Amino acid sequence: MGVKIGDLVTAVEIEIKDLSGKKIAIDAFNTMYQFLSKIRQPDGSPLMTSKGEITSVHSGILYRTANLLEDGIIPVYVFDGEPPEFKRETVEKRREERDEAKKKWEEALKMGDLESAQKYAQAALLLTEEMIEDAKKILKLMGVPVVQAPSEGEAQAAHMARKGDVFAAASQDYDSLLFGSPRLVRNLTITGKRKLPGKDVYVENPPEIIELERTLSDLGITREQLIIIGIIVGTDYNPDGIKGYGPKRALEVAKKCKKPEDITRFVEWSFDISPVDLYNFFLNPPVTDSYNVDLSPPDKEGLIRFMVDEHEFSEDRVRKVAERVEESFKRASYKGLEAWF
DNA sequence: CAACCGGA
DNA sequence: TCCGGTTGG
Repeated sequence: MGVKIGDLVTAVEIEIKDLSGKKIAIDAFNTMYQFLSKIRQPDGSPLMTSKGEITSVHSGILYRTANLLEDGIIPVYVFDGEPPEFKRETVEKRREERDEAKKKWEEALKMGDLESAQKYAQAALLLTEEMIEDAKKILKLMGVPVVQAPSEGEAQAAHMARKGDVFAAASQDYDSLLFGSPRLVRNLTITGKRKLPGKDVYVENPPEIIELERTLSDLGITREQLIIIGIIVGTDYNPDGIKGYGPKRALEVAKKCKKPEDITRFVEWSFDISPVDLYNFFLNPPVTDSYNVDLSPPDKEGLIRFMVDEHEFSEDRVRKVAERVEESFKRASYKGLEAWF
């Protein structure tokens, strides 16, 4: 879900080609959830093997990654580690919401209401440990760097972008900006299309980039004040935010705050975690410097065997993808990324 | 979401 | 080659 500051940031539309030759730290969990919720049949059921193992995440990771590589982008997938203790309540609440959605999905299916079924199905599934491990395995077989964050993936991605080891962080959420990433890419997809919820209408949804400095100067605030805005409107750690405060009022409050201790002078804070602790977490989260952001040679046959033998993918399709991945790797290592074209 | 297929 | 509908697992 992430921090609710979308209305305040300055997003600039880009083309996927604009990212060619660049390394991008991708929020793996965020991306996998998109796949899990969006790669569905018309009745809302995900892709599955004959044994009922869900393979929507596998499909998304495989094709999306191959396409990025073909466009000269080096994706660096950053996986979440241990969530901070104060996120536990949110994590539990989300599991309950998913259980609820699952029931409603089944009811809608019984009633033959496909529209509702699709809606509830999207919210009904949880990433499993097996999906996460399989995604890592697919990426490694593709020769794509996998980074294990000690805590939040968005924090780790921001750290890598700040150091200049990657050009930007990519996620649908805005948290990486609070964690200090100089750039955030959203809608890092090939088709650039998105279905409007509840309607049979598709809208263009092109990739966009949000620059932290640009956003801060447009708002006339510091990163510290952006964090204050975030924790007032709501984050994963205090999901509802302060009652009655949207982006506009939060901005006004933040402008009056010199330090996090000032927050409680303006708003009533009722969450378990203190605003100062939350602020300090965003300002200085747990991260690691032990990671690699370079491509390795892909294991073409290994990839084919894993997808075909263990997950019932079509050999023709996977072989085609694997060849594209191999071609991309050769091109990247021969020319270097600067001279992609 | 992205690949594939068939008709324009 | 582009497009809309369908399939993938």
